[in-house]
Amino acid sequence: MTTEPLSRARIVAAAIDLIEREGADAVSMRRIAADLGVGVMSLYNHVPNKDALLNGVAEAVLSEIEFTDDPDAHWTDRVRMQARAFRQIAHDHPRSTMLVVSRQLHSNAGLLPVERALATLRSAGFDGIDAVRVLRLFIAFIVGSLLREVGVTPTFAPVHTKMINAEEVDPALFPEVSALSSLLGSCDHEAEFEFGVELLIQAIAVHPSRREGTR
Amino acid sequence: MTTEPLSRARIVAAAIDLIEREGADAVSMRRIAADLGVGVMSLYNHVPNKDALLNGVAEAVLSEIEFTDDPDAHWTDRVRMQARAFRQIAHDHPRSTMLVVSRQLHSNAGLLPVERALATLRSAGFDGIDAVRVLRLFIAFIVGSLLREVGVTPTFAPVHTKMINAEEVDPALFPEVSALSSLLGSCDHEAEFEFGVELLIQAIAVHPSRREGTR
DNA sequence: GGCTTGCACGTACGCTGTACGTCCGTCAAT
DNA sequence: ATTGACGGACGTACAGCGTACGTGCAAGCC
Repeated sequence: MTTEPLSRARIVAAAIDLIEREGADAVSMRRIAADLGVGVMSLYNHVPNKDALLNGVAEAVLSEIEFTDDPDAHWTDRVRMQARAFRQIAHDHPRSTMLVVSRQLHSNAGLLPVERALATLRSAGFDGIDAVRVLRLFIAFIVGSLLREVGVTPTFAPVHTKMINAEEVDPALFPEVSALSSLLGSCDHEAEFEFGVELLIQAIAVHPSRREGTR
Repeated sequence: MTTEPLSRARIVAAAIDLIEREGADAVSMRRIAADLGVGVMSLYNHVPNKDALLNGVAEAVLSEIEFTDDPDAHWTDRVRMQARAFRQIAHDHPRSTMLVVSRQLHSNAGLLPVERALATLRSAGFDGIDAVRVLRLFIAFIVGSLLREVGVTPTFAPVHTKMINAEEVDPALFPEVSALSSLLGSCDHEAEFEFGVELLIQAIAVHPSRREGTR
């Protein structure tokens, strides 16, 4: 049995595995080394430090986004698809996604999605300033959504425990919360996300800064 | 000099101070104890563990939100005000805000903003389901915005270092990013936030699920 | 007085990230 | 064939972490 030599890619892969299995808190250099059957300090031959390793994880996850962008499709469909593609990584790597959204990358790994999005928005009739504006709006919404979606349930199980316990809410103090506690307690993330995306698309479609008549 | 007795409130306050001064990474039980001039383990008489302490920090920050909600105002103004009030905590406690948004609370401390928001949306003509939907949309946007706003620059300095280095971007690979690099490199968070809020308000104002004619 | 209770504290254990030195296999130059 | 350089794997060591546990002291109650 020839043991494959250690490499940055293998280390990052082991880190992602560990994060998905036991959560980001379980990540330690010692633990990753143990999982790889390797000495702790050997990792430092391929990764400068833990922070860089986590950046590597974020890059790897981000670069897995699959864009099947069809330049001939209507721009609303392209936006929809890109938003969904972004959200898809939350399903493939739920716990690693927290790393991606809570850590901004200084590398170019996250640039491809930005490029695609800007091109789409430009083709939709926005000038540079507004394309960036709208992109940031979408990113804020998507990141916020993923944070709720992944943060609420580390296990990412389809059925969620309630975050609001109906019995503990005083109806006199919080009448609305109390009345809607069953709705607040459960959340169909998929539907919630689609609702937001459609509303945003609708909103920017009629936005005055967009030039009409473009694909 | 009579030293004021230790208390959960003093510990939480010291933690917030420390977070704002040196960042969340600097927080340790030992460090907080040292700042309070107290033994490490004395903290555990008032706080069960570090996680609960951080929850306390999040609660304290969240409960500082000032709502000057005028029930007679137009619902669009009320929504605007509440969104801004939420964002205001990011200016008062920038680094602690990261804790608030990246940690969901199981306590009732965060319930008052939810109650206010739901009441406003109900008065705007949304039924329960849609009020929750719209609230979640707003929360996602606000949380995502704050994450960018605070996460990008831990120091929260008014002027930001560029996240995208124009020279490092290959114009052939990323034409849009390259062309818009100056716009992408700087961000007027205030304007960006207002743009998003106005667009969202506009979008939900014309949403078909809203009953018209309400205040 | 005696007794309970609560709080401040010191010690100790098993973790963490990582700086540093060592050892060994490979390969180029002599 | 010998030597030397070099890169990678590794062990040790250190400072710092959260916190379980035991101890001692002061106040309140009988």
